[in-house]
Amino acid sequence: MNNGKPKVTIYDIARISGSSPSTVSAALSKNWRERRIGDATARKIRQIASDSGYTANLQARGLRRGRSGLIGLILPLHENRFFSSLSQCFEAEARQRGWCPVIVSTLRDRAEEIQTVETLISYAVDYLFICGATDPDALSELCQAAKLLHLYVDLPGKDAPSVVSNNFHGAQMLTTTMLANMSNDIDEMRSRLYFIGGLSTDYASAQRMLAFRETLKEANLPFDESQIIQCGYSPDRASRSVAALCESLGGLPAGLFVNSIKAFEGVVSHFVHLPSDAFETSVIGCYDYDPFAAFLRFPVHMIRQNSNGLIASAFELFDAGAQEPVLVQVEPELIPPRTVYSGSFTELG
Amino acid sequence: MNNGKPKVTIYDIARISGSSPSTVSAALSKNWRERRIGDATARKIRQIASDSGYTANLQARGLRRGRSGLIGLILPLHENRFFSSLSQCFEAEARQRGWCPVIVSTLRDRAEEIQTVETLISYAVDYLFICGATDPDALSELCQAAKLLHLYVDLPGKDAPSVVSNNFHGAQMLTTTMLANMSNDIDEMRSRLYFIGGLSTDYASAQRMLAFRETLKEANLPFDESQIIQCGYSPDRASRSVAALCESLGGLPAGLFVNSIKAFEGVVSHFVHLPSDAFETSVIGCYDYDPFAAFLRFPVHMIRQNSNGLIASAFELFDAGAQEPVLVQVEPELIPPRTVYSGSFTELG
DNA sequence: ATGAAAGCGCTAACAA
DNA sequence: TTGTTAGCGCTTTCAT
Repeated sequence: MNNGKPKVTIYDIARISGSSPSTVSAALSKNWRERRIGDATARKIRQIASDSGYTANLQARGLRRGRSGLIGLILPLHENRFFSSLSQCFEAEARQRGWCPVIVSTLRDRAEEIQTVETLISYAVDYLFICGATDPDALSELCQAAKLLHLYVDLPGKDAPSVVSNNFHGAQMLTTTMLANMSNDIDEMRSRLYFIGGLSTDYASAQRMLAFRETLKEANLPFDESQIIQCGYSPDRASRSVAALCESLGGLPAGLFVNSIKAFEGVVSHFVHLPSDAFETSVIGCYDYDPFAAFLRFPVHMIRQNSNGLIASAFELFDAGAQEPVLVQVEPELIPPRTVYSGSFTELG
Repeated sequence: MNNGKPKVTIYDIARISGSSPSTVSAALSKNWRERRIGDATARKIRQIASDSGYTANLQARGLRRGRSGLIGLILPLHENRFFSSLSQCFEAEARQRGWCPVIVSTLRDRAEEIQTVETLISYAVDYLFICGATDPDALSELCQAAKLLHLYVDLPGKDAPSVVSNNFHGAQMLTTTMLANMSNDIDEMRSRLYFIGGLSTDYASAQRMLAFRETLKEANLPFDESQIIQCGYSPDRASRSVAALCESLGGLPAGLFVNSIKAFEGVVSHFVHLPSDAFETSVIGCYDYDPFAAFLRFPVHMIRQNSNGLIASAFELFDAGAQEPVLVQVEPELIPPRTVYSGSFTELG
């Protein structure tokens, strides 16, 4: 098992087996049939390789072949239910295809994104999945210069294939459900549905706001732009914004559509101060899923983004070698209050 | 900016600058002072490099130097608040030191772990952080054979430095707090504190069970092994177990110490069926933190593991070049009910 | 202060 | 069916 000594190479195996390095390389590689290596030789080489604990030096192989076997995924953040779920799916799909997944987060920082792409290019990654970049087009440019094939997930880019959640339809579903469950027995001031969280500069949020507006309009309900409160993604800002809203309305509105899980965290931390019956005339929705959010004091209608589906679709494009900028939409799912949704790996805790 | 053509190499720069490849290499490297490159030459080479968009081929460098610049982290799972938080800290610390972080999950599968380590070795990673492996010693053996320095996080290994949460003390704190808040005004049957979730074959869980037992003993409280319900980590099993417990006791026990967030998910999904006043005589604790769990219908005492601290300590060992099997303990934190804990990256949602 | 040359381990023409 | 050879892009002696 050669302990301690330098790693065994194909030269060692060549010497031991009495054949040449190229024969060893061929015998160990996948296309050894076309290289017409003798059956006996191949077997012998394989035996020695496994006996000696040989593993290929992937840097050398990569250098020689001009490709690395690495496939990259760029994320805004690991510490997030949705993104980490993407990671999990990405890994599984990549491994299944014999690639080595490399997942990196860039903290929604443009400079970090660019530097990360450059690093990955330097390591000769063969393909790149880009998720939620702040400047997709700059990244596409870098990739194109390096002839690095890539695609976008969650946030579309205009120079490469993209797979995104159908945010419009998701928000439409959530808004519709909320309207259907909204109480009419509430005073004028508080009778409307509000949208809180996010920024319209963000593609996904903008889509959702659009759907929110249109759904209200189609239901012939009054709408004013002040019903959309763009307070970003921090729990803190959301908490303060919802407090201010309640203050000005004299209580909770008939409906509150919260645009992200982090904003919802803030909203909920404000709700602590409210009496239980405050929720009886309000319907709460959240565009994101969290198992504990399903079991709060009040019912919450949630949307769960289909991370599995996003990654699966992305890999279909990958497999097909797509390069043209198509836009694939994946449907999210409406999760009724008090529902347990089990992810693919829940049992592994 | 050379678009489309093959990547620019030091040979190109050498040709353009009228110097030799080795001079270019030296001028571009960090130790160019000791190589006594002329100031003017160095400047010129640097200029050309940046003009031409040169970036080093890290596979070639790695092959030549026998190291890759990669630093690995092996996790059981991405899809988990604690682990993804470790990822986030790991990345930050690695980058800050100029390493390229590679994070891989192995789904608590022994074979997957081994294969992953082998792959990383093949890519010549220079250092490996191993978190929650099912068979640490097998991995150490592989690493040692490949002369790959490594350390353990969260779960100790006996052949390398380890940084773990102080599970004993955490469980002690949680148990003590729960006892202090437990009602005496409850019938005999339901008067005890129960521990639910996990398996004693798991290091962390075993430590917590130990602390649970000892704390009860020190408080001179009656204890029976049936108060520890080892139902593993799945929400489903936990849900059924807690249902059975309530059934047999005729209601909720005076205290319920839930051993993990996933088990808690199951427990909470059973609690939905209980009336609100069922919790008035029960104190609930969870060894893990979740922001929404802090705002359920009933108060929850939680322990938050210090992922930042774990990674920071691990990097201290890394920086110090530690190889001996020491055991560093990092203190977790007790989070009182209804408390918002903000992580390092919450605002990035 | 700089250049020539070897070699990291592998693969792929091409030759035999 | 197998071996010889060149070269991927870089770093590192060792000369000069």
